[in-house]
Amino acid sequence: MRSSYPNTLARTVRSFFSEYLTEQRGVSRHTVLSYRDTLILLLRFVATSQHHDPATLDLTAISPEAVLAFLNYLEQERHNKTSSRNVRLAAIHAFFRYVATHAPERMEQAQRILGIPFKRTRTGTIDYLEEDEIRAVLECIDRSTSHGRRNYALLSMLFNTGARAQEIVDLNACDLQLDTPPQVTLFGKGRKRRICPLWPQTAQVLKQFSEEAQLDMRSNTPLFRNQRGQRLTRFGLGYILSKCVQSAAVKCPSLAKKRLHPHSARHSTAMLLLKSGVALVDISHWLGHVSVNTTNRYASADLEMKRQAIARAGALANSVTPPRSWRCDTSVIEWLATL
DNA sequence: GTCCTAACGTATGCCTGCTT
DNA sequence: AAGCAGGCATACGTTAGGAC
Repeated sequence: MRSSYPNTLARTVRSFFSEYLTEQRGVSRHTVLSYRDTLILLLRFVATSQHHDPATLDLTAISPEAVLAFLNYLEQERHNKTSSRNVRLAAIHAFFRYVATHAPERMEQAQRILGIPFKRTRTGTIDYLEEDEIRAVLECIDRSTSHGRRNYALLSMLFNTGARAQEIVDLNACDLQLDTPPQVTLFGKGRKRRICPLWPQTAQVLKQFSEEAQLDMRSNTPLFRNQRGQRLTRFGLGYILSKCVQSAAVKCPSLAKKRLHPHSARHSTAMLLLKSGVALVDISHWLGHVSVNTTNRYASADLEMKRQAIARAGALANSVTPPRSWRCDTSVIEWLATL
């Protein structure tokens, strides 16, 4: 009497997401979305490769061999990097740890999947802006419009704090303290809170900006809004930065060669502080790193940059879009997509 | 033109447990 | 005890398509 009615897989997937991850583990939404994407990809792959009706797919179909084939498919056919493969595997492990405790009859299967190892990865280079390049980006912003003044305040904040994109757009008016000492409270990765000092010049810019925007500095109204009056998103921030860099490149040609995104600002601030002789421990606090070891990576970045520049000479990047012919839908997959 | 959502891909950085 | 690396959670980047 071990009927898997009504479909052990569907039931397990649902309880994994709606009860276990959110209620019991309390993981972040990013994690839920990442796991969801992985499960959707995995289930579609298994259903297609086994010529099975996705709707009646059972847990037994997700064998260790099927998981290995999936990982292989990611690398070979979708041309995923090792880090992506490992992210997918981490999600599959998390799911089968849950399976092991909630469906003991599947213990052996789960254990074998949990035994599939991660692949080694290599860490790349750290790209950043020089001080004069930062200045060029800021100075090219047309501050005669309120739109431009918002962008100026936004990017000044970004380069001053070296904050993550999400931290910047999450900022509320009340997180800002513009009296001496000027500082800003940031809520970072892993739901941690830290206070970051503001340069007097940045504080002045923000003061003008908040007065013009008529912000109530005690309220938790968004500090930076888009043109529709909603809170800016990280995509919006990326868009604004790339626009500004693009126009700054006219006067500062070295910018044209760099691929810049909001996280580059983080690296730039770290390097600026480092070159100004600020101690690593203090930069750690500034950036919101728990461990100085993390920050220490920047210390070797300068040297590494030069080394990589030489190595890059003949490198060719080719991106191939993989076929998506195996797409198909099932009720579990549909449900996952609603998360 | 300005930005958002969705989907997919990839990098970052904390924690834990092992090694030295 | 300290240092380190692996495992994992959680962030960021890119692109297509679309709303305003």
